[in-house]
Amino acid sequence: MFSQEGLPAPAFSLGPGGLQEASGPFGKGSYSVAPQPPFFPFPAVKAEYEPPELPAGEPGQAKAWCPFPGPEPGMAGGPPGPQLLESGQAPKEEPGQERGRREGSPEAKCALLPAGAYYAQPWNSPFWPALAGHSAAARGPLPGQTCPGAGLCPGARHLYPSDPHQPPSGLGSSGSSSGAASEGGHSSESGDEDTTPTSEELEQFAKDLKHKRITLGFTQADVGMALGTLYGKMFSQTTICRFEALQLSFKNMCKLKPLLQRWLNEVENSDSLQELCNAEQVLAQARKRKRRTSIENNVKGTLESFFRKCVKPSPQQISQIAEDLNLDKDVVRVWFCNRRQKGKRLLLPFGDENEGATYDMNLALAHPALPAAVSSQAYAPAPLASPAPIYMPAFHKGEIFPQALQPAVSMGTSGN
DNA sequence: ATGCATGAGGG
DNA sequence: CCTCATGCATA
Repeated sequence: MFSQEGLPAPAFSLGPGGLQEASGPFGKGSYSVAPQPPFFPFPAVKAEYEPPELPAGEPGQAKAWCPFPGPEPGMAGGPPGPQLLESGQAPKEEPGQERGRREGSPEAKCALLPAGAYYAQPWNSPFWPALAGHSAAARGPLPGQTCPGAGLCPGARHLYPSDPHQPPSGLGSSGSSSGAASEGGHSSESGDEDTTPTSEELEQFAKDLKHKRITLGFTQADVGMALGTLYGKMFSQTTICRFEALQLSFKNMCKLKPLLQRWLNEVENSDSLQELCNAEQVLAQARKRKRRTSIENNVKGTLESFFRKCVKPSPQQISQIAEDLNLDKDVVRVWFCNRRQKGKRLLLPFGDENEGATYDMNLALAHPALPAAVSSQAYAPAPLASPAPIYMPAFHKGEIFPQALQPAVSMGTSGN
C-alpha cells in the first residue's frame, strides 16, 4: 500500500570537505545538521581496536530445551548438560514487568507451562533449588490451570483438539476465523483485520496486551510461541517485546495486531487455551550466524557522529569508515542500516505514513524536538534527543578536525 | 530490552 | 545496495 520508503537518499557529495551533507528536498543549508562543529573524531579510536572476541571455543551450542527426563530415557538427543538454566536473568520483579514466570533462555523452557510443577523434577532440584522455590512462590494469578494438558511439554506435543486453523501460510489477513472478537469489555474494540487501526488504538492494544499477558502469567516468549500454534507462524520474544513497546513500524504493528488480538481472545476465555504449548521449534539453527560483534562504546560514538552527518553513507564512505574504525565493512554497513531503522522508529510517530512526505532523517536529527510522540514510551528516552557530543575519544587538543575522511575523497581511484 | 545479524523483496 | 521484518545473543 503505502510505501514506507521515503528517504530521499541524500546524495551527498564528497566535496573538498570530505563528507558533506546532502541537500535533501529541503535544500542545503536550510537546516543545521549538527549542533556541533563538524568534527571528525578519529585518531584515537582506531588505535584501541583489538579483536575482542575469541573465546577459543564456541559456547556450547548444545542445549536441551525441554528439561524433563520424563518418561523418555533421559534427555536423549540433548546433552545432559545442566546449562538449561541461565542464572543470568536476574530476579528483577518490577511492577509492570514479567511476573510469576521466568523468562529463561528460550530453550530452557517449554512454551507455556503454568510454572511450577514440572520443574520440580528430582534430577534438577538439587541443582537449582532456587528455581524450585521460585516456581513455588512466584505463582501469581494463575488460577491453577492456565495450560491444562499443555503443562507437560515433555511428550505432549498435542495440537489442538479441533482447531480449524489454517496452515502456516495465510497470515496477515486471515479471515476472522474465531468469532471471538469481543472479550471482556473495554475500550474501543477495533479488532479488525480490515480497518487499519489508528496509532492510538495500537497503543492501547499494546498496553492491553501487555497487561493481560502479565496478568495471565505469560511471558513474551510464550505469546510468540502461542501465535505459532494459533497461526502457524511463530514469533520471538523480541518481536512481542517490540510490539508491546510499539517499536515496530506502523505497518508491522498492524500486521501483528490481529494475531495478538486473537491470542488475547483465546487466553481470556480460558477454555481454549490448551494448545498454546507448542514446542515445535527445534529448528536447527544450523545456519551459522555470524558472531555478534560488539562495538565498543567509543567506536559506537564515532559511528553515531557519522550518522548525524550522513545517515546513508555511500559504500565508499562505509569502507572508509570501516577502515578507520577497524571494523568490517559489513559491520559498518549493517550498523548504519540498523541505525536508520532505529531512527525511523524513533522519529516518526506512526499513524500516517505519508508517502509523499518523506522525512529526512538528517533533518530530523537536527531537531530534538520531534513531533510530539504519539506513544509515550517508544519515543521517550530517544537517544537521539541528546545532541550530546558525549563519548568521542579525546584526541589531541588541536586536532578537532581530523582528516580521517579526507582520504575518502580521493579514495575513488587511489586506494581501494 | 536491545544490539547486531539475516534474508526476502525491490531496484 | 537498501529497506523491512525478524530473531539470536547479550547486556
